[in-house]
Amino acid sequence: MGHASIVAMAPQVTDSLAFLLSKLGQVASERFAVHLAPLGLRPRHCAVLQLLAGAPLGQLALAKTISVAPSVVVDMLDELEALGAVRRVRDTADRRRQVVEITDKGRELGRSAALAAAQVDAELLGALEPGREGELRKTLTAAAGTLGLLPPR
Amino acid sequence: MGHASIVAMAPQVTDSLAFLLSKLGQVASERFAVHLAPLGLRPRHCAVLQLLAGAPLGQLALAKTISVAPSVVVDMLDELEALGAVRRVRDTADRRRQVVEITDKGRELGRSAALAAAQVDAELLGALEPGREGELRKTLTAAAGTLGLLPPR
DNA sequence: TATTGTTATACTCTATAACTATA
DNA sequence: TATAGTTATAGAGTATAACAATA
Repeated sequence: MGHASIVAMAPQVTDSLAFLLSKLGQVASERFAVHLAPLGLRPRHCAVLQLLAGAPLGQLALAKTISVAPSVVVDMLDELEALGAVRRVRDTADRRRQVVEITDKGRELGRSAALAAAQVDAELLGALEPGREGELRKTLTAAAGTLGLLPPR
Repeated sequence: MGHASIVAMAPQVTDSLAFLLSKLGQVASERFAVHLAPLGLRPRHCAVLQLLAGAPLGQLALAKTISVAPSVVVDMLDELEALGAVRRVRDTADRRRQVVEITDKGRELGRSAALAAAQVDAELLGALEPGREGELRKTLTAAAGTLGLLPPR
């Protein structure tokens, strides 16, 4: 007889965390998008609103912080500006820069988005034992943090 | 003082399970894709291989079971057939149907894919307390099952 | 007329590269 | 010449709808 394996390996692909996270992640985004649509928001806008709620930021700094291409930031800001959620302010000292500020409307949208996210959480885990949710959140937060997926607090 | 909330709500979008699952799911797929590439496989092929390992299936039944469009099934099967992983056999009783069978090569690829998935799991959770993994797998499996994301065992 | 599988097309999301205006 | 932001283009992935063969 050989050594017992130290880690529990998934015998099938569908038992792996990689597969489960992929599938659940896809469903989570889709449902989140549905709940955000009435607000005029898309999932990718949320990290921007949350980040700007902390402090104004230039577009390139923003792009780097949330790990998306600068061209995507332009697009997202066009949309958020159309909603009145953010303002682009030309930097008088360096006229190439646009400093992006959140508005009161933007803060309100951020709070509504958090409520929408909570509703999705309930949908995803409604059938689960209630006690598990906090623990799951903790574990996933730790994993996401380690992988550098979370904006700085 | 009001009632205490029964569920723990995430105060910020990035604390929500919806957000965490979306992000982790995206990373999981990307890394899984990287590990599968040398095998000529993509993540979406895996559920097909696993399903066919159980029993042969017509294409439409296959599409319905894994919840993808029939046109996507055509594409996936073209790729899997090119790898020698599956065979399309014309049904002699109903010549419209193609019955899809897995080959020995396909079974072998399925096993390799499971190993690749295990490697990704280790990457995603390497920094976590080891004990958490089994529990996380259990919780995610339950959630995925409830949402109908898992092929029948 | 309905069903199986296929093809053609379009849509979403993102990334890459070329461009402008400032520095 | 380098940088901030923008625009144009292309890629991956999926879904929708029109189509051919068979029932």
